[in-house]
Amino acid sequence: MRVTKRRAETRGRLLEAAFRVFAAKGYGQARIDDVCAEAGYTRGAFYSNFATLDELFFALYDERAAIIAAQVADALTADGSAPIEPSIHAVIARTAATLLLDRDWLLVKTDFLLYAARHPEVATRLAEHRTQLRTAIESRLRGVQGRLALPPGVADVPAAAHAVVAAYDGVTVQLLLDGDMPAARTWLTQLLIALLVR
Amino acid sequence: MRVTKRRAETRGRLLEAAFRVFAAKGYGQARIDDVCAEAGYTRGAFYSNFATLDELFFALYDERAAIIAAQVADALTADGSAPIEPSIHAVIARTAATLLLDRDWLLVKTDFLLYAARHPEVATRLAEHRTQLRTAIESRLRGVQGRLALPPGVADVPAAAHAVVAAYDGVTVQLLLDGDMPAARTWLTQLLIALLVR
DNA sequence: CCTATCCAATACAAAGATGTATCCGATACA
DNA sequence: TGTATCGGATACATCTTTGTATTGGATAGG
Repeated sequence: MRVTKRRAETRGRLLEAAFRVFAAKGYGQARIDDVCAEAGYTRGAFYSNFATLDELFFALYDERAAIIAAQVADALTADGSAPIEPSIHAVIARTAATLLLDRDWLLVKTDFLLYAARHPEVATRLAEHRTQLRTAIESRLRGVQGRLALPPGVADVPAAAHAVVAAYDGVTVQLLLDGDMPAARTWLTQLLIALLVR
Repeated sequence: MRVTKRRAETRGRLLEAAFRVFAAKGYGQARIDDVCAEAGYTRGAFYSNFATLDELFFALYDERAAIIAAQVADALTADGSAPIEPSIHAVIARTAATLLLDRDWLLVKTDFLLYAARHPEVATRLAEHRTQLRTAIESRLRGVQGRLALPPGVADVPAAAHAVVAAYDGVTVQLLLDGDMPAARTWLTQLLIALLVR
């Protein structure tokens, strides 16, 4: 097949547009036409690149999830200005700042969560993404394991990573409701302190 | 107006049916016809009781949220077999068991959360419900305040109640994904222990 | 520069969903 | 029991959304 550059560009623009539309209206209210209009195309472009809106939704989620996972892993493992022994509080603050970036992404991600909750065959994708995230967090936690003093109820590093994700999810809900990103960050920081240092 | 019993019954059945439909398909995919069919009516019954699907959605949420709030408040304040000084662990186990009851409700509630996140004027309802919940938890925590040893990061009882809700929300996400209710309960219990007892 | 192929636009058909106007059976009240 | 009103069913008109078939301009390879 003589496939191409123009194609890749329109596909990319459709994905970007879809992100904005899904964030604004929700997957359930988004129409194919909405995405095309937002991207500056007609439906012809859509049907030339995707079969259904689900297909686009999945593609969008996979793409963004991979990017986010890489960002988080990067931010957590490679410390920019690595002091030999970073303080636990520094690590926690950094984790909180890295996890909570973009409210729009949280909106789309939660929509996807609900989709997965209702379609078990799709849930595996989301589970994989979460595993990636936990793994990145685990390896970061091991880096400060010596200074870590886990509370009762949090047995080991994997459990601690799991707890970090739970706190992240919990704070996400509040952030979705009130939209107060700074508050969410400090609140997540406090929760992580409570969960990781005794 | 000469209003009636039949009316109240069909309205009630429509609400029950809507709960099942919303839980199964999600608000975004639910059609008026779906609800009517599930309830055993035609669209005539619907339009005689509601103007739009949103209206029904809101009514449903308000009704259920009130019920849940009452249940939680009840279970947390009035200890059935009140030993004079309930252990903290007993209180925590009870809290975890009370909060995590019905996965379908979590599905509908999360749909409503997303709706609220995108319609600020609706967000207040959800915020109120959450405040009720926090209040009930706070008063329960004060009951065992003497034995409470809050960790760093959780300053006082209100903060502790806030943390409980965050843990609840965090565990909810995992439960939505894997559907494992017992695991969710024990995990929430462990998180609460970590957050409430030093 | 020419041309074969690709890709998005357009037009059209069909299905899906909504809202309203009307009808008839049910029900409360005398 | 009679009857006025209520409430849900039915039928219809309309709007929305989707999917497909076709067209014509764009683009890469020769």
